[in-house]
Amino acid sequence: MRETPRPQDLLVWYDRHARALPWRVPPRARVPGGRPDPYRVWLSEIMLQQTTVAAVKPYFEAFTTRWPTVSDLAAARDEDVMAAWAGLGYYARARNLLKCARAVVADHGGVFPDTLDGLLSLPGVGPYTAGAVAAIAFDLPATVVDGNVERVMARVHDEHTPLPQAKPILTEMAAALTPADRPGDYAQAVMDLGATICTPRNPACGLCPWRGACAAWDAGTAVELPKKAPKKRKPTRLGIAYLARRVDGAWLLERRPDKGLLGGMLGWPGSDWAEEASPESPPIRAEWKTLPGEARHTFTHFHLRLTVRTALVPMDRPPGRGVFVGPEDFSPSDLPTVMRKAFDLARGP
DNA sequence: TAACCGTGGCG
DNA sequence: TCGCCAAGGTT
Repeated sequence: MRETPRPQDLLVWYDRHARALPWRVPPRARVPGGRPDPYRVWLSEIMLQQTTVAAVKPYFEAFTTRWPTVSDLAAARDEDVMAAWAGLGYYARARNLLKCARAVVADHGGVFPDTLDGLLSLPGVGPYTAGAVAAIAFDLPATVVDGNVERVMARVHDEHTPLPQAKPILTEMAAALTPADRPGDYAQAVMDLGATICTPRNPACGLCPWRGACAAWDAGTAVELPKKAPKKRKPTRLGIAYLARRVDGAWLLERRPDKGLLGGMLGWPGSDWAEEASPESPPIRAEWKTLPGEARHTFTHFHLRLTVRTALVPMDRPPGRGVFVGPEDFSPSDLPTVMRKAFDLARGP
């Protein structure tokens, strides 16, 4: 008879193998009762939503250096935060980040709430993030279910129900294992296990502290779990981006509306992105030249092939759309990746 | 409920 | 080249 997974075994493993991360206070370096700063925990968890640790690290460093506290962030200008987030993706996270920071200051005296419900009420904080902050920052026995935990639970219990249907089952399994002792370390331990041992491909079962309790190990099914519902194929959309440079070096840019794709981000004026080519709609009268090639980019649910057109315009000509931004106030790093690709194409190799 | 919402790395 | 995948939330 197989043993059941013991949280203690995972904590022993974690005490030795915990990853060193900029937002983490390692278990051995922590004074008794000492906890990491809830602001840093929250910020890291928002950034880590659907995003790799490697991608997050430089953004986390930049944000915490520039805005060391939640009050600093709450006082920031919207456009500065959006520019600092540019390239990280899922820009609703950045808009909600500011809303949340301002709510913490306005409604909670600049201190993060220390209850699950209080955290859940904050913008951009859902069940996972609320549980993670509750556990990691406040050591509350919250159950934390992310992609790692789903994978670990599916394997430990050899659960073949496909996601997302299996989510409630896997959540129940995770809740049944969550210990009253060191819940914050435990939450991070399961996620570290999923990130370093119980990986999607080529899991290192030989190194796993839970191998003796793993039903998928016994059944030889670990690599094929968790099962997932088949994905839909992405359609391809076409569009045109207009890059106008004024003779003084200013670029014609446009702030995108808060809702929808790339909401709140800076971008080039352009056509709609649709499956069929859109009619011509330059933002300013000029001699437009179409660049050879195109900017290709894949979003969550479609591929984009963007034709880039450029023009040089005189000082005295007003644009029909957008605003000219001088070199002092614009860096290509302020742009979401698709817009930066268009810029790179225009600037040349 | 299911669609929407980014990006970069990897095999 | 391409699909998969990563510490999900909102509507």
